[in-house]
Amino acid sequence: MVRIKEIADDIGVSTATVSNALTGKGRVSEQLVARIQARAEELGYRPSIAARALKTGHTGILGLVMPDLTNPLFPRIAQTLSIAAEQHGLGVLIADSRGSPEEQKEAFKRLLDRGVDGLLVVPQKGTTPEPMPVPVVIVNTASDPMNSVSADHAGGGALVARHIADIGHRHVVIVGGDRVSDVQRDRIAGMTKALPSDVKVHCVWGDAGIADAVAQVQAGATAILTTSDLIALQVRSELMRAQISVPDQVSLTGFDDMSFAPIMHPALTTVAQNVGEIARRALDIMAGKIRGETPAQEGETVPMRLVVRQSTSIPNQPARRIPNQ
Amino acid sequence: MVRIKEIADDIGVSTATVSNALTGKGRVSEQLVARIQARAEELGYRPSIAARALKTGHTGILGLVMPDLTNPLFPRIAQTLSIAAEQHGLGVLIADSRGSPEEQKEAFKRLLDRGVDGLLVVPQKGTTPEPMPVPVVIVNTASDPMNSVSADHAGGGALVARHIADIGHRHVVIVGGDRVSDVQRDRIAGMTKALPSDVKVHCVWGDAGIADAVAQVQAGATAILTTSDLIALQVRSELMRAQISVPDQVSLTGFDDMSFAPIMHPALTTVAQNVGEIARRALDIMAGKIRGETPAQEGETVPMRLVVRQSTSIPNQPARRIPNQ
DNA sequence: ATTGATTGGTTAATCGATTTATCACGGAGG
DNA sequence: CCTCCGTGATAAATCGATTAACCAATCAAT
Repeated sequence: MVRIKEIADDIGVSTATVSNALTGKGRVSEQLVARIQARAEELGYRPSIAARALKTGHTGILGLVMPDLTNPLFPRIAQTLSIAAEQHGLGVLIADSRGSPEEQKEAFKRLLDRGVDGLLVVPQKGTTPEPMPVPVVIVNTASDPMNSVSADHAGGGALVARHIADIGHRHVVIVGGDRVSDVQRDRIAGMTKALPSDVKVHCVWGDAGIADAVAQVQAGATAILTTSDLIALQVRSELMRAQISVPDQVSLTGFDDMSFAPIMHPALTTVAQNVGEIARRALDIMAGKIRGETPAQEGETVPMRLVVRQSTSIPNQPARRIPNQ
Repeated sequence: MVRIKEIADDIGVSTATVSNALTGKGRVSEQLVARIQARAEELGYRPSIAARALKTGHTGILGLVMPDLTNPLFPRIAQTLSIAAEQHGLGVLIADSRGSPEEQKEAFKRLLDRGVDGLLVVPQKGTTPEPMPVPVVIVNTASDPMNSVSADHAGGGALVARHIADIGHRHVVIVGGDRVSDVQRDRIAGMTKALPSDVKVHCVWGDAGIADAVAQVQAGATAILTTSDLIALQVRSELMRAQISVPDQVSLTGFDDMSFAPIMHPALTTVAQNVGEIARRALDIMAGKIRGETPAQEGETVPMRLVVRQSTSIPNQPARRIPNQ
């Protein structure tokens, strides 16, 4: 490995000067900077992160803590976060909190031991992370975050609900997966708020809720809104078993635009997160915090996007009103 | 932060002794070790990874390079690898190669710059990684790896093919996604090899292949074997469009047991990878290599597991033979 | 009793970059 | 002519842990 000393001896200056030239910190003449940079390039010099970290106290590494890596959305988040991090010259160390709050604490500790400069956290359902010795950016949680950037889950719920209302549905069922999840509660809140008052709404939860939803359809509901594509797929199965066709007899929507949404049958109408934008903002905030700035705006929210596919259509059953659009 | 010197001064010994006691390297009396450990514990001492890394040249961090983080299997692999790594006291730095071989090289460079002790690589389709200055373990690729641990893709193909043959199918279609993928080729090779010679087999590829497969069914095929759950889901859609029911008219199988496999309708018969075992072995090999051992056996293969669900059944159409089991 | 090995521990160098305090030099101002 | 100042560069300390080399004491063996 080429050390800074090689370059220094080579050009006939001190290591301090080389360091200054390369990091642009001290006072070095223009020409000397150029010569040093050129020589460093030639020799293929790569600074020792360890040495720098030891002296400066900064590793240039962020910790990424996810509630549950088996979350199908994880890859997209991890990918975009790591790409965004890289553009800030930061690395990302992953840690799994295996679904339990204690493990989450362990994960924090491990990351801090490794000297991360900041923590990116997708929090456990229902946990509020305690103060940390490094900057923390909370990603993609729901309302009332201490500091965070997140998809506009409520807005996404509103989008899909409005779509359903606009095409004429007046009796809908909302299926949530888990009452504990803030995200799901936000999505449902967005849906219910966006539905006109003349729409009959039933809200059901969990696996049992899926059966309820099917029953509701048999009782006249014409649309099922779910808080996740996975739930939508399950509902789809139950509907099929009950010989109810989508979208002819009932419209169905998901959430998150997962890999299988476009290829299931019928292709699923859903709401997509702008994961890239979320990651970018998260890293901008993080980079700022690391530099010591207090972010101008926190609790940022990134709009979601409605993706209309074949699983939603105008209700076949007698609707009370003609579709708006 | 507590430094090693605090402990040393506190107890009245040298820093060398403390270091030796804590790492168990030099010669320190039992009682002194105990006292030092106790005091370190009390003070909440955490060694500075940076300092250690600088001196020893080892960071305790592995780089994980995935071909494409959007691969739905990624979360499981990343999770299990990171857990396994942690049990060896290692951290995992992720890098995304964004699907292109050039980006993959960049990813390697970034990770090496950060001083990783080793690289875990799930290689790009069709790329053979070049020699690296650190140990490399190649995970989950197909046959003929230089060094690796992987699922027994061929064996998995054989499992599912045998299942189909055993329950009486004599005319099957195999649908592959991408000819370039070694993994997919392995799976298909395993399938074809395991099918008895009296079974008629057609092999088709890509999106066009899915239409072909449906046509084959109309021409008498009673089973469709795919190399991925995603493909199976797509096939399922096309079959539905063609009013062909699964499993009554045709049996369908996937690969990988993805999140949606159990909840689609009918629940998908597929082949699961033992991701945990793969990760564990990968890390055992890696840890060994880092210690300088040349692994006893490489190119290890981990058996896959057949998961029979509702998408496969005895063929309804006149079969030439009675099912074996 | 003297040599030799073993045990328990210390001193000081070291890893590679950053950074503070310092210095030399040339020009401007009094 | 002397002092002051800004510029460009350097010497040396420093971050915190590891480790090679070394030393003192205890004990066994000849």
